[in-house]
Amino acid sequence: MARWQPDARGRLAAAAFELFRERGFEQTTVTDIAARAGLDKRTFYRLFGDKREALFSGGEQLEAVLVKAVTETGAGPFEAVVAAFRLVADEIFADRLELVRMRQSIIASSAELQERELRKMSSLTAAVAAALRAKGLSATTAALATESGVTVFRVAYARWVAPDSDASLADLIAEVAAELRTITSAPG
Amino acid sequence: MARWQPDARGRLAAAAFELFRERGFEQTTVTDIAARAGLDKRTFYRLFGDKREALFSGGEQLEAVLVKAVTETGAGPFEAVVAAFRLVADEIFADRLELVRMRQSIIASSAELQERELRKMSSLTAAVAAALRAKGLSATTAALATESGVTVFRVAYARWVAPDSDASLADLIAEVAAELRTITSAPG
DNA sequence: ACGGTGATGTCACAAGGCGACATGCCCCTC
DNA sequence: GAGGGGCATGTCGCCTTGTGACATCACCGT
Repeated sequence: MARWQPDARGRLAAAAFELFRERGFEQTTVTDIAARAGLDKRTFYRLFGDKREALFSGGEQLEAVLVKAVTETGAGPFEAVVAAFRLVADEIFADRLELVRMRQSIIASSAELQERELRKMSSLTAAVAAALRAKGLSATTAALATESGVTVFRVAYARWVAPDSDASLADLIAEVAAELRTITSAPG
Repeated sequence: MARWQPDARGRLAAAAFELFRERGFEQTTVTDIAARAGLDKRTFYRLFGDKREALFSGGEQLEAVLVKAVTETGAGPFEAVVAAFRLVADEIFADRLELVRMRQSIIASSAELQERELRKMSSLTAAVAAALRAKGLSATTAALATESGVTVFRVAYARWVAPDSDASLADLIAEVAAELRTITSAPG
């Protein structure tokens, strides 16, 4: 029953998000999610590889923006990656603090979700590093610049999401990048 | 049958490693592993939280060595973490290249295992950062130094494991650390 | 020999995930 | 406007993961 539901993917993702918040990730079954969206369990699995994937819906977009920004800039590799994340901060995250906090608290509640988030970050990193390599950088340099940039983002993001924070994500990224430079510069 | 098998944990881990290599991780069921070790599926789950955990047996040791090294050194935070990884490289990895390569090729074959490895790294990172904080460093500095150090290790490790490499892991770590400094030092 | 303790085996079961097939909807064509 | 192809969805059944509850058996001290 209820065939042809428009935007099945979006409705499933939304249903999943709601249920994860209401009962927690582990207490929610895929059948529950499908039921709330008015669809079948099997349909869920055709649209998402996984129960966890329902929480990582918009992620592809992020990778696209990052790769584009990194590719088009002329700055040094590390600066390029940091700048790309600042762009992402403004374009994608800036006006979604509350949503991001809810999402993050769901993720924090489940080891499975943490693993998945880590993998998403990892594949993002790989994509950015590939973009840098495509510009002629060595594999090692590309990997280092990318991972360092991601580290900066990760730390800034953690501070941004923290309950008592009020600075903008882009500003935090700049701050953290500056501190990274300080820490790694002194050889003694 | 076959009660009181000595070193059940070790035998299960060994059986798992063999089977993962013979048939691949996904084609191996927990029942298979237990059977090869002469034990029951239920016993496996009492000794390992997970099918994946069987591949990450010795990991606790690594964390202990790292935390101890980081705590005892007097150098700057980033240097401390890098030095700790160099120690680990000599004490734990140096004479196990072939084993590490086999393990890595198993991990590369399964997304689930990659996620688990990422999480192991992440909890390792958290432990090291906590050790730095215990020495009086700010949360941000501790996180940055640790993550940068881990990045250096990660990149060096990837090169060490690569089929055509022959440098020692400790040397690679030093090389990569130097390059990280170069990349992050130039502000323009 | 006796009872206790801890490790193991047995059974049953919920949930994740997937292959195969059935069914209904929509649109295109003649 | 009837027929048919194609696509999204539903149904069914299956294997595997992971866990709770309970039965056993070995070993140990006494």
